Amino acid sequence: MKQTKPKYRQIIDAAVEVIAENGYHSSQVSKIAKRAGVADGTIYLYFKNKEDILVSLFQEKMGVFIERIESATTSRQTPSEKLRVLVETHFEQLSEDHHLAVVTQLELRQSNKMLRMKINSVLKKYLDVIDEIVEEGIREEVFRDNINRKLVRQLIFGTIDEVVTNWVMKEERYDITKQAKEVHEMIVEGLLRRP
Amino acid sequence: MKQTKPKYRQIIDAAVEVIAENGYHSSQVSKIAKRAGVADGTIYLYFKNKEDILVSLFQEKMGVFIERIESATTSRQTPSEKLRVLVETHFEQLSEDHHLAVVTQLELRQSNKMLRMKINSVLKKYLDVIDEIVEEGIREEVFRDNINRKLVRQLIFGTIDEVVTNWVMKEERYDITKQAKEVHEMIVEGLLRRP
Amino acid sequence: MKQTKPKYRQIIDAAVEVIAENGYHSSQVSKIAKRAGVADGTIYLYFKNKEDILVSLFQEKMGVFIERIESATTSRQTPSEKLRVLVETHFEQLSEDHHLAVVTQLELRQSNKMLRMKINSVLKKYLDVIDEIVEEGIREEVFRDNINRKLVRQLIFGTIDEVVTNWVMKEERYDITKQAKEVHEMIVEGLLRRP
Amino acid sequence: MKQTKPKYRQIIDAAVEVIAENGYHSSQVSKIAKRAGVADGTIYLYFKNKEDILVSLFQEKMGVFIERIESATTSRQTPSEKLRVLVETHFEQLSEDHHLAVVTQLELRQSNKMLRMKINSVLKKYLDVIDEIVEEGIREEVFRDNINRKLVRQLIFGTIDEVVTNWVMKEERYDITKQAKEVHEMIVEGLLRRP
DNA sequence: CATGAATGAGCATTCATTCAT
DNA sequence: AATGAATGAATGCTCATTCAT
Repeated sequence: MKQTKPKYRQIIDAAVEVIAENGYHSSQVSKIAKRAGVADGTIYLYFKNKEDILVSLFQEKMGVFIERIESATTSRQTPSEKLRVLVETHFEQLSEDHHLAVVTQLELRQSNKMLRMKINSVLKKYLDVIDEIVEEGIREEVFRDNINRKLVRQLIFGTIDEVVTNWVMKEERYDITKQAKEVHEMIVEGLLRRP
Repeated sequence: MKQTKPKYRQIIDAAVEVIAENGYHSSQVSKIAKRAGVADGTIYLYFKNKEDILVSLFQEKMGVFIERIESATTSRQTPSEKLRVLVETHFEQLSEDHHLAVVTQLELRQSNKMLRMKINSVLKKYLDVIDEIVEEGIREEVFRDNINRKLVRQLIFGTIDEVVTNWVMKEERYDITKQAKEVHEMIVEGLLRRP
Repeated sequence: MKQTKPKYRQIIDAAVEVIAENGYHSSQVSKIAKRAGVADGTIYLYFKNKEDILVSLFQEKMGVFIERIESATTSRQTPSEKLRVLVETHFEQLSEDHHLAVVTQLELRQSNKMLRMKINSVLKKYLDVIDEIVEEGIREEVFRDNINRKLVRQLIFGTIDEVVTNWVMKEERYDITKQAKEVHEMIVEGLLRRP
Repeated sequence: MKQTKPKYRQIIDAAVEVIAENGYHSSQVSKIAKRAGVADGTIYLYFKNKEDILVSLFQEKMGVFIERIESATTSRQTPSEKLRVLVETHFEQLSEDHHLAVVTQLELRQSNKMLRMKINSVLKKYLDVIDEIVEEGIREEVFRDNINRKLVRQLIFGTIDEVVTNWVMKEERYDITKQAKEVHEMIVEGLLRRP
C-alpha cells in the first residue's frame, strides 16, 4: 500500500519510531528516510537539516499534546480540577504513544544545547498553561496566596516529568494513568489554602 | 607546579572542567587528556573507555555530594528539618561548584541511554536518603500516612532538579541558595499531617 | 516582461551569468534553470546534460567571437595588421563582456579533462585563423621562414591568453584594449624577417 | 618493503600519482591514503584538509622545480643564455616526471578560485626569476629598452605554458626537450636589441 | 607506567538527472 | 513541450581506541 500521508508528516512519524527504537545516536537520516519510505534526499526537501527534523517533530507532537491539555481544561472546572485533568491528559497521551514517551523523556534530552533551547521554547506554552491555572487558583482564593508562582510551576512540572521519566525508565511496566489521581492530590495538597 | 594529584583524580577534574566549558559533544578524550596534563593513551590506563570517565566522574562527585547531605542531616533533626537541610545542602554545593552544576544538570544528560542508566544507579543512594526521611516522617506521624512514598520521592527530587535546572539554564543569574527555604516549605506543606 | 528568446539561448545566457557570478562549482543546474526562467527538467529538453550546457555555451560564444575576428581581418590587410586586429578584437570583445571573460578565462578551466578537450576542439577554429595569418606572412616573405609554425601559433595564443588571464585576475582594473598595440608589436617583433 | 619515507612526503607523492592517473575529481582522500599506505585519518595529521594536500603538493614540487631553474641559471651566463637554460630546465623537469606534468598542466587547474590564488602565489617566485633575467638583459643593453617588462614576462610564461600544455594534451608523444632551443630562439628574437 | 602516532569506522548532505503528470 | 518533486550515489573528516616504543 502506497503511503498517502503528506511526506512531511510521514517523515516525522518515521523519525519518532526510529528514534524510539534505536536511540537518538543511532538514528541516521538514512534510517529515518528508509522507514518513511522516501529517499534520503527527500528529507531535505521538507527539513533544513537533521536537527530540524527533531525540532519539527517536537513542535508537531507537543503542539497537539498541549492543545489537548488546553481543550481538556475547560472553563467550568475549578483550578484543582484543571490540574487533575492536566496530569491525567499528560499521562494518558504518553501512555497511548509509547514511542513518543520514549522520545520526549529520554532520547530528545541527549540533544545539544542549541536544540534543547528550541525545545524549551516549545515547552513554554505548556508552562504557561500551568501558570494560568495556578494564577486562577490564587485569584479565586482556592490556593494559598503566599506561594511563589514560579517555584510552584517548577514543582508541578518537575514532579510530572520525574514521574513520567521513572515510568518510561521502568519500561512502562505499570499503568501510569492510574497514578494521575494520586499525583494530583499530592501536588494540590501543598497548594490549598487552609481555613 | 607539577601536578601531584593522583592521575585518576587529575583526569576526572579535567573532565569536569572541559565538559563544563566546551559542552558534552565537544569534549574529546584528547582535550581531557591535554587539560589533565597526560597523554591520550594514559587515560586508558585509568579508565576503561570514555563512558567510564563520565560514570566515574559522576560517582566521585556525587559520592561526596551525597555524603555531605547525609552528614548534614543529623539524627537530632526533625524529618522536616532534614528535608530543609537536604535542599539547602543540595543548592549550596552546586552553587559553589559552577562546573559541576553545568555538567550534572545539562551536559551529562546528553549522554546515551546506557550511560544514564549507570548515572541513575549512582543517584539511587540520594533517593534512598530522601526515602528514609519521608519514611521517618510518616513513622513519627509528622507526615501524612496516606501518601505514596515513591511518588513523594519523585515529587521531592523532581522539584529540586527542576528548580536547579532552571537556575543553571538562566546562567545562575540569581542566588539559588536563597530559594532553599521556600522550596522546602512548598514541599513540606503537602506532606504535613493536619490536626 | 516575458522572456521571448528561444529557450536554448535563454538557458545559455543564464549559464554565463550564473557561472560568472557564482563560480563554476556553485553553478547548479537548478540555479541556471531558475535564472533562465524555466523548470529544471526543461534544461534536459535542450541539453543532454550539464556538461552539454557548458560545451554549447562555449561553442555559441566562441563561434561569434571567432567570426568577429575573422571578419575584422579583411583581405586588404598585411599579415602584421591582421595580427594587430586579431589581438585588438580579442581584447575588445572580452572587454565588452565581463561575464564571458570571467567564464572563459577562469571558470571554464575548472572543468574536467573531458570537457576541456571539447572546448579545445572549439578553439581549433581560432588557432586556424592564427595559423593562416602566420602562413600568409611567411608566404609573403614578411615573416621569417625559419620559424616553426606550430610553435609560433603557441606563442601567439599563449601570450594573448596569459595577458587576458592576468587582466581578469586583476579584476579588470585597467583597460586591456590599450595593451593591444604593445602586445602586437611584441609578438611581431620576433616574427619579422630582417633585411 | 615498508615505506620509510616520512609520511608527509609519502602522502604528497601518492597524491601526485593518484591525481595524474585518476584526474582531480576522482581523487578521493581515501584513494590517496590507500596509495600512500596510510589510513585515511593519518592524512589529517599532516594536512589541514584535502585542499591543503594540493597546495602543499604544488609548493613542494614547484619549490624544487624553481630552485633547479634558479641554480641552473648561473651568474656567468648572458641573459639570453639564462632564458635558454630556463626553458630547457623547465621542459626537462616536466619531461622527467610525467605525473607532475599532468598534474600541473591539467588537473590542478580545475581547482577552485581559492586554491588557484594560493597556487599563483607559489608561481610568483618563478615569475620573479623571469623578471630578473629580463631586467638584466635590458640593463646590459642586450634586450631592447622599449619593451613592457610585464608584458614580456607574460609572453615568456604564456608561451612556455602553452607549449607544455599542448605537449601534455598530445599525451607527450614527442620529446619536448628538443623544442627548447627553438622556443628560446623564438622568444629572444623579439627581445634582442638591433644594432 | 607513560606516550602519542596511527588507525578506520561512521554519516550528514548535495545535486545532476528522471519521469509521472 | 514543460514541469518540479523525487531520487540516491557519493565523500571529506572526526575522534575513541590501540599498541609499539
